[in-house]
Amino acid sequence: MDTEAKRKFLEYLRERELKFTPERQLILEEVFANHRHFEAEDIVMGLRVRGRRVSRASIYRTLPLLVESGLLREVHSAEKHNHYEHIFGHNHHDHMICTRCGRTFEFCEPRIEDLQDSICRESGFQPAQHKHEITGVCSRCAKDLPH
Amino acid sequence: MDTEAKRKFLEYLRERELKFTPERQLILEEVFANHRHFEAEDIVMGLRVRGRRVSRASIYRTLPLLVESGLLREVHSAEKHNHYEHIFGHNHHDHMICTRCGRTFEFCEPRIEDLQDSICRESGFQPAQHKHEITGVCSRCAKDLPH
DNA sequence: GTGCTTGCAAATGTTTTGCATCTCA
DNA sequence: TGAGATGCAAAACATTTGCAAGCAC
Repeated sequence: MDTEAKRKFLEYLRERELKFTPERQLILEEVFANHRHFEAEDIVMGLRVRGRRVSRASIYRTLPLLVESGLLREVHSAEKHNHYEHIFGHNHHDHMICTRCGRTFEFCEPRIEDLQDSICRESGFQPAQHKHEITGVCSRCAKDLPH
Repeated sequence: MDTEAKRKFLEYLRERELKFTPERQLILEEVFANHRHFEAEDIVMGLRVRGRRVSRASIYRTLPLLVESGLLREVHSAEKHNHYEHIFGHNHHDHMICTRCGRTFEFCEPRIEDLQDSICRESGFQPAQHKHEITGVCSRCAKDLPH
């Protein structure tokens, strides 16, 4: 588990006078246990595999705290339910989502990030996170065209 | 109602051998009746105000068609349910969302769009739509800091 | 006339909430 | 010891679906 993540979470909790419970520890571990996108249910199942159990309610109550503390971000809004990815351990990137096969591709373009920053600066907006998703057809699916 | 929108929708339906029903006409009108973001429920209520009624099921079945035909796009994924905005009548733009007051601000940066296009071109991804949202604190709310 | 659409009501699936109990700080 | 956290079960909520009847083409 990412120690920096834990430190950051503890600090966040302390600031708000919230508590660091065993359940929150487990959720934190699980969230950082791999580097893929996940949803609430994945945490439930991941813990179950490890022989641990935290109620869904607690998971649903904790994930927003992890977002607020800057450890998670929400991604994949095309889906009807929330998806997350953690922020440590891989570089910032954004997503291209293929509407045919559903696969997600990452991209990273510092010049876009720079432009974003200047837009925010100009308007006095203080950015915390961003989500940039391009939907379309990936190269593999495009080759099967038509259909 | 935007006549170009209707033309485009008719063409989309014809291509797929789908039908243009009175219900779809009503939904189309309602979608273009104003220029704000909306969700499925807003269509139900908007129609009700005009003394019209289309079942929720039909609305939920029609909105994806309008997205597919390029008349709507999904926005505001921070919410748990889908939000849309129509594409005619105002220029393309993206959004900054204030996490304190909840207000949405539009921004428009052609250079970002250009970079997006080149990223897609390089990877052979054919973009259809995109969503670019920056969350943070707007200038007004920032002035109230700390709290 | 055929196949797509509709409305309804029931089902689904995710997320939230009230409450009694428990526990971290 | 007290504010906050937990688990449970029920509720809330948006969205989807099966089906019989209706309608566009």
